[in-house]
Amino acid sequence: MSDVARLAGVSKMTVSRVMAGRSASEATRGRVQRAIEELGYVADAAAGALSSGRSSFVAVLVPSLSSSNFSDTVGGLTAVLEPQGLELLIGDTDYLPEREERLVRQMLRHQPRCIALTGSQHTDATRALLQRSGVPVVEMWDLPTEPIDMAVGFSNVSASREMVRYLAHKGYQRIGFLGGASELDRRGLDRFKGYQAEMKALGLERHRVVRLGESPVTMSHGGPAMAELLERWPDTQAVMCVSDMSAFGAIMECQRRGLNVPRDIAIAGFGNFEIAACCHPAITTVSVDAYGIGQRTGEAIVAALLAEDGEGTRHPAKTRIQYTVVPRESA
Amino acid sequence: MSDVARLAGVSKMTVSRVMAGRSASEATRGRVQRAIEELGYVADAAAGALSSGRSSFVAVLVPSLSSSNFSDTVGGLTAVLEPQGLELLIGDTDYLPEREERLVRQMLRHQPRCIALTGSQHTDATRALLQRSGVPVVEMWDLPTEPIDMAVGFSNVSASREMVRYLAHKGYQRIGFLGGASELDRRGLDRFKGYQAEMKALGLERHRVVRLGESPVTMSHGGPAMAELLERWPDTQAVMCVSDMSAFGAIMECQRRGLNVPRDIAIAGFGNFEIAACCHPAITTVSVDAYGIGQRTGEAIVAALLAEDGEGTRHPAKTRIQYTVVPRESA
DNA sequence: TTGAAAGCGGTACCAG
DNA sequence: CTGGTACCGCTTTCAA
Repeated sequence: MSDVARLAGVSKMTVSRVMAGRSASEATRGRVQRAIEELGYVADAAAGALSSGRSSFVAVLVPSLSSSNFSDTVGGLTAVLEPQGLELLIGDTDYLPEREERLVRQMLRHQPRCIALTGSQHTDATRALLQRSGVPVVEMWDLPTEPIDMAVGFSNVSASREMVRYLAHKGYQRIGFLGGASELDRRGLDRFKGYQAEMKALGLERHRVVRLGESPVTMSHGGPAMAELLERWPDTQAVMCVSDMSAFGAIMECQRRGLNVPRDIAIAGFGNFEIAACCHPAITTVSVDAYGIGQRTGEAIVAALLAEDGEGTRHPAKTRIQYTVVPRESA
Repeated sequence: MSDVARLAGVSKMTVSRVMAGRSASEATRGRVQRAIEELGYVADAAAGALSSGRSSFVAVLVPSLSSSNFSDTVGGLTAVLEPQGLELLIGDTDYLPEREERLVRQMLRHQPRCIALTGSQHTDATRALLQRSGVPVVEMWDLPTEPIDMAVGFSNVSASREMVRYLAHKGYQRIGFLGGASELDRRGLDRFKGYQAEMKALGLERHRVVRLGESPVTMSHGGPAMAELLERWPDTQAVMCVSDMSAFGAIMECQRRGLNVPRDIAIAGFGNFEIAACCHPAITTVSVDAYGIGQRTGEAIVAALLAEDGEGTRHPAKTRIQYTVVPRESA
């Protein structure tokens, strides 16, 4: 920066002001810009953050980047935060709370303006860390009874119950469930709990359950799980899956066995992933706006940041995201 | 840090040393650790980077985070770089060179130790920026004739040609191609070029081509494209797709029309995504180790970083990644 | 509108 | 093994 200042014949401060787009005469501005170009000067963000006491980072922690669910949410966040000059520091927890804790600690070192987490399951240390940091926190994809700070999501239990009701209305009674495997995937577990709760409420049997392998649930899990379910309870009329991925795997397994979906057996998914609409038969699913969760989270973050400067007001602690059952061909 | 030092009854320097895991007596170390715990002290990364002149960032730019291809590559990078204490600064270019340029400039502000880009197509300004920065650069997913610095990838042209040869050997002659749409997706374009080159070499017609919409190519593109191809050239025997995603969409379209794949028409994909193995019929494809590209890139980065300190030696400028045609059911 | 000085929170370097 | 000092590159603050 000193070099730029010297070349432009001004002080460092003037260069700093020009770069920040603050008051400066046209002439000076021009000379400074030219000097910057000429030297290929790129300001050091670390120095700026240190000096001003505020970084331009927003930390985002997702369980898995390779799940389109979460990468869509990251996309929504990017769309809202980038125009504000904020940069995302993205971390992948791999569904492990300990890893989340490590990552939170690591991100906190960069003094992020805000930190967005996925879900409501965190270690005590993580909570303590966040509390102490004083940084705004948003929990995404869930609506905890007591958010750390803010939350943007929906009740996976309720959404799952709604799908069960849909299936029951369609006349299916012997309904099975595929998924809810890992204790680490709270959202998957909640969908399982929703299945159980609604089946009980409807007075239907709720033992036709095959739990899956590790999260993230992928399509590869669906096939074997479906095979097991068909073997153990051949009279099953419909199967609800913890995600569209496993639903797809299940449908493919049925096709391999010559079963017609939905005539021989109905299958429903969750999430409304692209594959649900494309695949044949198209998958009946619960639509959740993953990108929208990112956007709304971004908006809540921007509002919280502005509120820090006394401009505008924070969003409410909980932002509820809509979901809908989307009837398609598979159930 | 001063607070920690005061509480532990030592100097700031000693605290700094303890945190860096350098020489310190057991007693001192203990007291410092306790003070850190008690105060919930989290060191400021920006200050550390500024002072030491080196950050712990590695910048990574991918065209799209929601493509499993690239998120797998990011996973491979993470696996190798995280244990080295390096952190990823991830950016999504959306296949736009101008966006890549903006992101490169932005990442450079954080003084990354290294920067990994996808592909070999960059604006002149990007190249200049990188050159001047003096930061090691790795281009992934391609093997440019003249890499900016290092490259880890393979020839999409050659891989594509190999798939055409496979199809021809299987006896197919009237082979079509789906994809290679966007000028921005160099890799897709290269696969298209490979198709043309090999069809020509084999003396086969190469006009049965339907170009797709925007990148990233998704499964939704495959259906309509397949429909168009079937309409225009009903005598087509096999179709090669620019990616497994479009191949899947194409297969679903065939099923909707009551066509049997591969009996009525054969379909091949590219990339060996999870869906290719799961779907029915399973998709014949070109397998590329996306995660491995990330790993190898990570290793090249670590080697380059060590070489900077005079420890060990850099990897060669080009690292070739293997690919193989995987025969499955669809072709 | 511009400039000078101080200092953000760490680490390098050298001395003890 | 430990401490003091300078300084990294920028922004804040205050004065001109």
